[in-house]
Amino acid sequence: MGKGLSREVIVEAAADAVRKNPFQQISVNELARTLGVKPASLYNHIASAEDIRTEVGLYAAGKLIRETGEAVSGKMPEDALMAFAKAYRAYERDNPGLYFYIIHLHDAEDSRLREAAAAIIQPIIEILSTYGLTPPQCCHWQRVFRSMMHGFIVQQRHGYFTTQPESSDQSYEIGIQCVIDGIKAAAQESEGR
Amino acid sequence: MGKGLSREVIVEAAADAVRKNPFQQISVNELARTLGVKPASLYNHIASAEDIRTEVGLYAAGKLIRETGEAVSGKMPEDALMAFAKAYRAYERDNPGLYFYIIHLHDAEDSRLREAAAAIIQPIIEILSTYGLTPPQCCHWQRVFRSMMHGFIVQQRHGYFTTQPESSDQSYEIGIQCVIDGIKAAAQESEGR
DNA sequence: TTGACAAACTAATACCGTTAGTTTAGAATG
DNA sequence: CATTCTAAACTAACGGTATTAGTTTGTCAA
Repeated sequence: MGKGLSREVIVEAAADAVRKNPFQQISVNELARTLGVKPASLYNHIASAEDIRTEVGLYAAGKLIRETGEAVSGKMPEDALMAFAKAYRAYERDNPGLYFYIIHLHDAEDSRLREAAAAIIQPIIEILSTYGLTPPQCCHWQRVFRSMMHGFIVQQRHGYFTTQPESSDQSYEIGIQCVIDGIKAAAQESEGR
Repeated sequence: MGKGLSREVIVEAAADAVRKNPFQQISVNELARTLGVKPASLYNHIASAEDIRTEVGLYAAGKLIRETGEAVSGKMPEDALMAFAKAYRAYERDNPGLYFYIIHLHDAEDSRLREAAAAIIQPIIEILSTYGLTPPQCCHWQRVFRSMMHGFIVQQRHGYFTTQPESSDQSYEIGIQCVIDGIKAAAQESEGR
């Protein structure tokens, strides 16, 4: 037999499903239906539903790492942080399903997922170190920076910002700029010591 | 018949289940098992599984509103923001399951849930207005403030901060203080105009 | 005592993920 | 060319999920 099923084809179909239906779990049964095959057949190629989800997560993370990396490459440190933040949010806007997959990466055991999650924030850490922050400060501010980005995105996606007319783009810029200013202040302080 | 089942008893059991098993969905079957009753019996008192979840969400939101409200009552504006942020995070620490229920409130249609979600952030808006911020600024900074709180909490809960040894309490305080400083700067600017 | 109602029940449907065991088709080997 | 081996599909089943329809049962009031 063989209807052209393979691990790659399945993962691709799963990523498509996430794109089309951003906020619901990937279903093995539905995936099989899409591929014109019985659910059990998928298990010749994949270990479990979780296995597919891991693979989709890795794909999504790779895409995010690439896009944010491109956004900061060649930029001066002061522009790079804002550029990263905007690329990060743009990714979520264009791929909401994939973004929220990434966020749950840490729930999984898979070490590749943990590595991917770490790689996402790597450019931020590098930029922060050029500011002359000490390593512990770097750690704190990297946490603060990503908290602002992610917190904003999640709440907007859950509809918390829709009741007011104010531009969410502007709110985001204010928030990110606030963190950048905080970083600058911390850097000056540790320098003038 | 009647084994003492009621809407209240069911919701209470559901809230208990969320407390014991913070990150998994409430199951009607398991709920029935806990209550020593058949799953179908629950439908004499509740409309659907979603109905239970809504009720648990309302309970959780009420608790959060109470606890953060108490934390800020009687505080000076400059202390109140930090106190709110700490109470907010403490709530998540003590009730992780309930907290993440609240966050998904906006996904639901129920207007009571939307009202509850709005009430959570109400104290922040009131404090911000005492800073002399204009209404649009109030809106922006309220978004920024809650983004920092929620973003931080989510990421810590997903394990993103465990790889480094730095204290997450300290990171949180840096992040919140950064936003407070931003608010103060914005207030001064709009005042000195 | 009887009748009505509320609250439990059973039984069924239609999903979900997953496993074991079976068939089949095509490639490889004698 | 015939046989064998293997990969990839299948069927059938189990236990989980939510939900509905229809039925029984216990209690309280008329």
